Amino acid sequence: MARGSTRPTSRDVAQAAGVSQAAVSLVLGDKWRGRVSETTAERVREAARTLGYRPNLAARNLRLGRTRTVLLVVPALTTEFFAGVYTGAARVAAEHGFGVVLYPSPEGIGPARDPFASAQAALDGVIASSMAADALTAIRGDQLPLVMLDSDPEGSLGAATVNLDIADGIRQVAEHLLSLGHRHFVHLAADVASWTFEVRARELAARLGPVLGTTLRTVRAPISIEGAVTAAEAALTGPGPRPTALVCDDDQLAAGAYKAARRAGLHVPHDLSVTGLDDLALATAIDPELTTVHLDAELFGERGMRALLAVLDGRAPEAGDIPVNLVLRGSTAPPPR
Amino acid sequence: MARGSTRPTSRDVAQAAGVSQAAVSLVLGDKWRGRVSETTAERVREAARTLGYRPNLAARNLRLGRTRTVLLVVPALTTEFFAGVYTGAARVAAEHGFGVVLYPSPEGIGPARDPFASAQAALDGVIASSMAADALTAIRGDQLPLVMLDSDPEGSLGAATVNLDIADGIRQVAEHLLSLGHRHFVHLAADVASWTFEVRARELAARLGPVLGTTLRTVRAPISIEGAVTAAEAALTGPGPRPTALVCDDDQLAAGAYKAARRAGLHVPHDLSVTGLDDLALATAIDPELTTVHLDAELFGERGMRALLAVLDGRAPEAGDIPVNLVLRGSTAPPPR
DNA sequence: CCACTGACGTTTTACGTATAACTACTCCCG
DNA sequence: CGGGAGTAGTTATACGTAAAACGTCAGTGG
Repeated sequence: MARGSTRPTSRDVAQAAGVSQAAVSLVLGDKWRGRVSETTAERVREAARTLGYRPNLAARNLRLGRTRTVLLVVPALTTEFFAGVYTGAARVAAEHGFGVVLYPSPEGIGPARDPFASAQAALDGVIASSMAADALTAIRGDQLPLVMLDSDPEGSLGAATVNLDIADGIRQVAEHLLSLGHRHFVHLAADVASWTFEVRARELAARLGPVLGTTLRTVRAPISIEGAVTAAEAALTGPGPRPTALVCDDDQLAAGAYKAARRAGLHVPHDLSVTGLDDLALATAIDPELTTVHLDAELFGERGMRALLAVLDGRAPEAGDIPVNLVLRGSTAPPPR
Repeated sequence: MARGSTRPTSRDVAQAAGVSQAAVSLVLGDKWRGRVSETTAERVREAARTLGYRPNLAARNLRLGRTRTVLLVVPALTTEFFAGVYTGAARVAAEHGFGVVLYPSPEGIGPARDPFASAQAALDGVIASSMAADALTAIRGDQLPLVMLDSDPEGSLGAATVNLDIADGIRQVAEHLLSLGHRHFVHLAADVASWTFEVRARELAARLGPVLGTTLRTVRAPISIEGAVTAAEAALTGPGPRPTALVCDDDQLAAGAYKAARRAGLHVPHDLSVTGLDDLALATAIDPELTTVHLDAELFGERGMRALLAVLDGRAPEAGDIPVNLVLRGSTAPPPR
């Protein structure tokens, strides 16, 4: 807050109003009922207004020992998805007088860097996406109240978790494709070490395994359009029976699969069904529109923030996964015969 | 920073190391050459390590009167573009020991809210996208050093500005389309009151106007796929000669234009050429790949941060717009004859 | 008439850090 | 052997706020 000609302090306001600094603090902090007269209070407010007084947050934070600021750690800003998470978290936070600061695990800055060097605001707590695993050790070292988003319930050492019911989403995808008659699947898997992506693979295998005559192959791809294209090309030309359905770990991978299919001369959905997961704007921008699992990112953020507020209050956070639902669009059809 | 059992302070470290608090501050602040012996310094560092000491940032900020934290205000998080801006700014900031905090003008929270309530970190300065106009009045009221991204050089009352050379990008688009033989244009304009979007309209008119026989119509659309679709449909069925080229203010609008064209039974690029602006991942996800103006978002963020650092140092920020370049892909072709 | 209460404030203190100002001790040179 | 120059620290203070503890005065009931 350093300015050349320093900003007015509560003491300046006090002097202007002809009262003590304590009185200013009481009035502006709304703690003056029965302690300061209405006329004096109004004089203080008036002085604060004309001086353009704004409290020094560093001093307030130091005094109160709390900041009403929370850090939201996300894997990157590149996805709409985490934009939604932020929006939901910030809305709930605002309702409770809290602010939210973002720490995107940055490429090019290096995860080894102290996350709090990049978000120097003092913090009351942390909400962390499990996908931003790099930063987690540093966070744990800080002993701050922590809520994990989409993290292994057992692995996070007592931290509260909020999860999307991804497994149920994959179940819906599998049942949809099976009911269309598909038997030969490829799972285009995100090449990321994260519990939430393991869930996808496990659930898919669990659903397809018991159905006689099905085959399932997994191909890994980095989460980007280009990476998905080459991985999907490999998937379509691999060994065994030609797959008729491609289950993608997210919508970006699905967009890459479209391109690979075009290059291979395959028509989506008549030659190849494709499904995504996220339901980003991208899903309806591509042709045909993508059948995908809709995730309510804002609700995810809201629930995360509520859970953190609960932890800060010593209450138990709300239990139960967030439901998701499959949105049927134009990228799935019965397999070619 | 409030924890139940309070965190260790520099005084705790001092006690553990058997020195005074001042010595701890000197050692950990790297100001001890010739003031503290190497052995004592090491003892202090060791004590800090075992206690898990981390300085209280609120106290440090209060003491120093500065925070080494900067606020980046962006219109929303939904675009890759501002993710790039953030990445660039954060990289430069980290090189100078600064942190960056984001304030996304949120939907659903309301722009009337004090931006600093949502980013309660104390700040040394602000970098603001001109697209986040709502927040600007509040920012100006705070008298913080300010750098504007893509703002009217005259309109921003003395604040430093960093601009992309959007006008030159539009010039490249116009010349490309004119050289292909197009004469009937529609400008799919973002329905946003912002100087940078006015530049697009002005430059396009300036380039196409002098060429005999050209027509140019402007259609406004909100920046979203759905909004763009209806606007583009209106554009294709409007009065006058049927347009053969659609110049879009950004890539998302272009994606919407693709959908409108498909619905109208028009083939891109043979029946209709489409151009975008941004060069997001979306540009290569859609079919055909989009001819668009590439903006170097990271460089934009870097230059913004450097400009702010310059202002903070009392130096003049680097002058000159950031160059942009047209990327030719598959969405433009000569007009049908 | 005196203790008590309520109204309206003020004085003082603490939060944790960084650093200016000071002290004490040793060494060394003239 | 006196003093100037390091060396190795310590003591004291300020940053701006919130709030606990402390006054002061007028009115009131017993």
